[in-house]
Amino acid sequence: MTLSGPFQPTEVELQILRVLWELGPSPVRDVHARLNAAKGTNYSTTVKMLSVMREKGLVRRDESDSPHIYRAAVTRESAGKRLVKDLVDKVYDGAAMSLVLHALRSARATPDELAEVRRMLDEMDGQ
Amino acid sequence: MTLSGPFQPTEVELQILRVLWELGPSPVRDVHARLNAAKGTNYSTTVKMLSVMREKGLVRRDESDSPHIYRAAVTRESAGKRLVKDLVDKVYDGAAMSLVLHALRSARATPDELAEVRRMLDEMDGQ
DNA sequence: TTGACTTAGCGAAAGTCTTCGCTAGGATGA
DNA sequence: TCATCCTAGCGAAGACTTTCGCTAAGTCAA
Repeated sequence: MTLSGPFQPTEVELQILRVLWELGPSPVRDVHARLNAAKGTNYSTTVKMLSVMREKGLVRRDESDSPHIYRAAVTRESAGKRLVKDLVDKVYDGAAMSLVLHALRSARATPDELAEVRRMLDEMDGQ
Repeated sequence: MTLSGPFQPTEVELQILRVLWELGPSPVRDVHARLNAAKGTNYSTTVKMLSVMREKGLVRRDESDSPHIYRAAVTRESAGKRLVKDLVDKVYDGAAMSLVLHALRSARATPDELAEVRRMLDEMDGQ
């Protein structure tokens, strides 16, 4: 499996990535605090998951400091992009617009956000 | 687990649902033909998966005809809706608009589809 | 009836994901 | 030094998903 391979993060892995995306580079302790709060995860489990994720290339760690510091090796954008593509393929048979409409329908968007979507539409029209 | 419970179809289950959404109510044979073509699945496996899905309430079957006829018990829309919500929660922390933008970016939309998105935006503005 | 073929189902194996017990090293303060 | 606490890791258990071998019932034609 190459580094840029089709690594779909699993459920818990995604949960951990989210914590790292939000907190930025963090020691196990901080990641664990979140997981434990969310679902009573054991410290060992958090360590193990991070180690599994490291093998998969989903996170990296800096060992120069004593409590090692973990950081996400994939951005929220790239993970999201892949998951969206996957969802579109798996459920909508490639019809991304169906998903857009569903998502819009379920979104409670601010005027600013709506404006941005419009901007994007205009761009797409232009081409 | 209630009937309307949070049943996230698994990978293969989704694959089967897609076949049923596309073909409509079908005997195992037809579902299997697709799975087998896609990934060499054994007939027994298809039968088993359908039976598992039946227990989970993801498909129903009509036994009045001799080859039993299976049909999806969830619509593409409802499954999609749930998966979108899930994705939004898990990756975008509830910011559905981020997903919309991602999906738009990866979509190759027809003018008609773009128009529909606009219509939808107008509606949302109105409220 | 017999043989060939299709359909159905069970149970267990294989695979993957998640969890945690147990062990141990390193740091800190008494 | 010793006890305590924090950090790290391994390996195995447990849970869930997916696969398939084997069995058997039903259909149909020779």
